Amino acid sequence: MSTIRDVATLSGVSVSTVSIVLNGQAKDRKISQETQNKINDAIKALGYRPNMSAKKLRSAADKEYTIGIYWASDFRTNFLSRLLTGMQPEIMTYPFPINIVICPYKNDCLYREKGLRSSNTFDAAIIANTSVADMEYLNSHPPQIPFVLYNRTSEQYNSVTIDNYDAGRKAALLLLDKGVKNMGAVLFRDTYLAMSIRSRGFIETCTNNNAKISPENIITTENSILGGVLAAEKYLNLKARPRALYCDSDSIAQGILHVLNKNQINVPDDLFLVAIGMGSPEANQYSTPPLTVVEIPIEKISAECIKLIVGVLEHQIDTPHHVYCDSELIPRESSGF
Amino acid sequence: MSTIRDVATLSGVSVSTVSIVLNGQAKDRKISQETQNKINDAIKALGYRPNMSAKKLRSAADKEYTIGIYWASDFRTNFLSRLLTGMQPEIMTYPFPINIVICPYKNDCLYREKGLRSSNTFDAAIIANTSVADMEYLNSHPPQIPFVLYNRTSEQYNSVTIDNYDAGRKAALLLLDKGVKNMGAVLFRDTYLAMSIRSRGFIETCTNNNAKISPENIITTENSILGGVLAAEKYLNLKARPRALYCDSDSIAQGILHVLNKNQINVPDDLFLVAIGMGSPEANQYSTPPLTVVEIPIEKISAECIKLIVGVLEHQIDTPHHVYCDSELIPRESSGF
DNA sequence: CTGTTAGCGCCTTCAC
DNA sequence: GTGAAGGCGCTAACAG
Repeated sequence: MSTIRDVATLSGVSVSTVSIVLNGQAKDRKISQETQNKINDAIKALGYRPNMSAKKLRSAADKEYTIGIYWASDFRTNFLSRLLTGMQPEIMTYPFPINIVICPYKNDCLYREKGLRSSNTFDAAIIANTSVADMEYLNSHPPQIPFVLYNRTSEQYNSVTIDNYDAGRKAALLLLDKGVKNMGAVLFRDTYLAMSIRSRGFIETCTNNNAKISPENIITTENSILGGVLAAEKYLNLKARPRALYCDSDSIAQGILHVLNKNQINVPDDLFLVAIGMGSPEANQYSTPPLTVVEIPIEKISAECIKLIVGVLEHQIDTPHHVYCDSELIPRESSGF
Repeated sequence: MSTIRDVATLSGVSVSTVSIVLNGQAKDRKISQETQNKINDAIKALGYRPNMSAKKLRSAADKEYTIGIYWASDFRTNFLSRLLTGMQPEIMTYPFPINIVICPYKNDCLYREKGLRSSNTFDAAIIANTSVADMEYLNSHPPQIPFVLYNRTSEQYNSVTIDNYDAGRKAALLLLDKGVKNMGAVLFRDTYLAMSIRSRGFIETCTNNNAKISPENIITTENSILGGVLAAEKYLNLKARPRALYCDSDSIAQGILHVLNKNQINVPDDLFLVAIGMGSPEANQYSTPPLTVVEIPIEKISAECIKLIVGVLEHQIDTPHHVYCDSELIPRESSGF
């Protein structure tokens, strides 16, 4: 990278003159047009770009934090909007700027992210959607910067989570209350820790309460609407269809609804549907029929992540903290509400 | 903000010793535990945080760009995920890091954004969802950094757009082809430039082709599913319901579908529905019934924005450039396909 | 009108 | 084990 000095040399003027032109003060300081042209030519010739770090340093920048959000992009839900929406109000409560940099990473490939291995990139990080492999990586290679885990539990690191087991249980209890004895479940094919705990919460609660989930009624699929569509087709082919279906995500449930509607299978009369809510609450509220969900408070978790990580940066927190948020059961028509 | 020097002074050691401890080299350099404790105490006492700019500067950081994405958050669609998803592959094609910082702003309040007024924050910006007021602001107060407008047209600034008039026209032509003579439209209450052009494309194409849109069949509402729900209720109350409805967004259309399904009004038999697609393509594909959309290529536009702005930063582009992307009509069941 | 100079906060030799 | 010095790229006095 060329510097302002290179530009000055090439155009035959001093650095300060270049700086003046660069900052649009040419008029004020009455720099001749000719000089300006020379400078601009040199800038183009060299492909010069001002160094942001130098500018910031020089300008004795007020305090600011830059936080990287590590977000596994092939995690097929667009909950990112919710995540950012949740952070925003919290960020606004601080008197200094907090920059949020989105760092999409491939699942299982968190180890490729240089930003976590260097202290020159971000002040801190929030890491979302870690897979088992990613967690193992974090445990064996502690990042160089403070960070918070988003909805993952860890003894040694800061984390903000919901009680995932309880979320699954809530779904189960609702169906048990309805007297359902014969359950099915549509689970994520790729298991992340938090989610497998969720499924476990559902399944164990069912079996502990004398409701049956036979193995052929457990369908695995991708976390997407299409995944739900494919799962629904499997459901239709079951010899004995269960009375109720638990879905690991609302996307999956939406896909299932589509297929059932097309096949004139009535929800909730023929089938109860309950899902974990992590996508658009509005979409769940206004689907056909409206979908019963155990809602994960994405926005709340995000806000708590910001709060926690700022606490760490400000030295108010030094040992690992663990914050818990509550999931909320929202009964709607799909479960006969 | 305190500096490393303050820490050194308070703990009674030299700056370099502090630096060593700070960078985890205490063991290697055999710094006594006592010294380390003193330093750590001082760090906490002062609330010291290393200055990222100084670190970057010192480390002669490789080239990197930081681009601010100005995104009007009360624009109620979660197309932000699509935007970022679209940028990612393009970003990966460059040999240097491109940091994307999300800057949510309130509609009409772009003028509050300091990042655009200073050259110390971002190397460049991508500005999305500008309102008329925001555009006026940009015209009267040119930002201090290079930027690209996302789906807004401007003579003097870089922009990436679709032909919005054409998008509206495509929707109209589809319905005209079906022989519809009696149209309705559900438009955004708050008009953004691009969208009013879109609506105009629809309306003018209809009237030019002898299809009637009487004023009472034009409903305005919020850009959200709820907005669609409310609009649908107005639709149901119309004396003479039009045969087809054009919606400014797919969110609105989804809300309408919900109400129609509940009221046993059959789409497409009783009503054709066509919308501008900017939300989740999957949700539109698998709604009940699947929704016909004129799809805005969000991902493509985003990628082109990155390409364009990097071109500017690299001095390959100096005069304002305007890139056009094509919208695509995707016929589905809601229009009788 | 333009050039010289002195740091901004940090890290890395190199001495002691 | 620790300290002193230099410089990363840039800007804002202050001189001319």
